[in-house]
Amino acid sequence: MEDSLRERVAEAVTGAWQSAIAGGSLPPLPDDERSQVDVHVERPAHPEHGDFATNLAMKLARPYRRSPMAIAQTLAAELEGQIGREAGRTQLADLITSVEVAPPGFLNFRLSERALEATIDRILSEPKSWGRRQAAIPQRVNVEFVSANPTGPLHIGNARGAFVGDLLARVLAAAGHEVSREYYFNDFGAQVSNLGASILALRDAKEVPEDGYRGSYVAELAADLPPRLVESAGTADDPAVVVGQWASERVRAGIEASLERLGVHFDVWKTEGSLHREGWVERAVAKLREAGYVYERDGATWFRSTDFGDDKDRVIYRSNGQPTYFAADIGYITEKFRRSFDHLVYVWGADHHGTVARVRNAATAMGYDPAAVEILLIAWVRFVRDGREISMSKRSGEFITLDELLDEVGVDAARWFFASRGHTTGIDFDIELAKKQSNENPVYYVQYAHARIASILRKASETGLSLADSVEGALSDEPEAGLARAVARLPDVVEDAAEAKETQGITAFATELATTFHAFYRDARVVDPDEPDRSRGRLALVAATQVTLANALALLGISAPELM
RNA sequence: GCGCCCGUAGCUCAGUGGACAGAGCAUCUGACUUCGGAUCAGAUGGUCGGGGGUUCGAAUCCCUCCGGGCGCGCCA
Repeated sequence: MEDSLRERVAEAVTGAWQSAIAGGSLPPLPDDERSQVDVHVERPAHPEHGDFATNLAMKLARPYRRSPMAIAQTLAAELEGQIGREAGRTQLADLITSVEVAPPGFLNFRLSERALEATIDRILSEPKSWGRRQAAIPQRVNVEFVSANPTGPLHIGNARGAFVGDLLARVLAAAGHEVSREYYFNDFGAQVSNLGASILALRDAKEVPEDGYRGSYVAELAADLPPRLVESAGTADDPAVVVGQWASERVRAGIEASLERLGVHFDVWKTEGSLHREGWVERAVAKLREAGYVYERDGATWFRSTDFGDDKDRVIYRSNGQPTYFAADIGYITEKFRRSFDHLVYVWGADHHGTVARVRNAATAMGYDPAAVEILLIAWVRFVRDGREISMSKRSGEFITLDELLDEVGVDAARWFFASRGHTTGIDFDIELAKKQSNENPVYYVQYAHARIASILRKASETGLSLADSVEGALSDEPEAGLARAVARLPDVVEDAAEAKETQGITAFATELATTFHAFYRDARVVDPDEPDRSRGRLALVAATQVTLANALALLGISAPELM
């Protein structure tokens, strides 16, 4: 059975519309008009409007040239007829108890007790899969994020992209897609050689080059240089490159460790060099050339990006024969699609928005569906300490590393902070405030609700009370029904998050559920030896609440403690 | 100059076509000698940056102005 009550209501509404047409109470609609009307079911902002609502009648008012209220009445009559006929034995009557028409044309629905009971029982019988969806069309999705070059440790400027990409990957997986997480970096370019040169300069107590790297990590690398490497570098054409490659591998391993500490794991680490070596760039450019979008000018090779609306054409190979970064991007697109991904997601910093058009244009020019290449631009975070902005630059060596941030703020709080904000809005992160307010942070509020339930369950087992096998009959009153209603929303929250590629809905849901639970706790005594039957029912409900909180937190990569 | 993103309560942010605009924090007032007070109940607080338009309906879509951020390389 479908876990999403919302989806089942939507199916019922669609069915009512169709049977109204079949029964002649509404005329058929031409296909083109019909396809413009999608059946949308949502949770009303106000509880007195019921558990679900649809605006379908208002959407149909124009094509039908009838008043929204009249159409709503027709649809409501259709649904109520079904509920009446099926009462006591079938699906619709088990799902909703009433259909109300409300001006200017809403249809409002109330969930049946049976639907809530079935949901709670289902959560307890299969807690792990609660909230996970089966996508209508499961896709293989590649999510590429962070992708910082290994020339220094990750700093707090990389934090948002790391969290957003990871959250997105988790949400897409929960929504039923197959997700691969990918980190892309340059292991051979000028930056790596600059890193090597900086290390060698420090080691020889010389001035670090103009475009070199400073920072204490460079000194540490210099101190750790293995003598044998120095020897072999001495005989190499370019010692800086040899040392740089050694250093960048060290740095990369450190980056991986930092990310693991954040709870961010990658499936694939891809290097720009491999795209060249394996011929992906060459083949992609040939593909573009065949399609007629490549030309030579001033000794360089260009992609005719303007054919797709870009404001200028873009260089693929420079006049010195060297490929640009964009060349690798092109090769990478074909390489990813060759691995049979259906959808590519790029998580980029907002400063890269100038390159979005050319990458999508190149994908289009090579014959790929541009809709399958999705680039998310993550707005900046202003890190602030005591009201003063913290400036960051790897080259100057002034920055706060990700590890330092975690030492101060904690992974759960940091994850919650980024998960609860949309990725397109620039935000302020005041480190001192984050520390000071840690006890007031909503993440602890949610975790506390989870731990409190764990405590109740411990108490119950000490008292010798166990969970009811089924909550049948246990949800007929408040506050039980209200808590069950809140719990039942998780699958819809997951679907909305995956759809919007945003996670704020999940943090908002978790907070609301915690609030509902805390109020329930106040009003309903769960462990009460004098009323064992009622206790057993409430224990089951509370256990389902705990599963829901834990699964929502897991979706965000946040721990769900049994004790705090 | 051109392009993209953003502007919602004192602060940090949700809400991006629906029914009286929300949360957390801050401020103020209250609460159970029973399951965890990291809790609960209530109050204060908003010209949704300004103006115009589209729509039965706009914080949400369009235009314009103001303010802020970021881009506009044969750098990455």
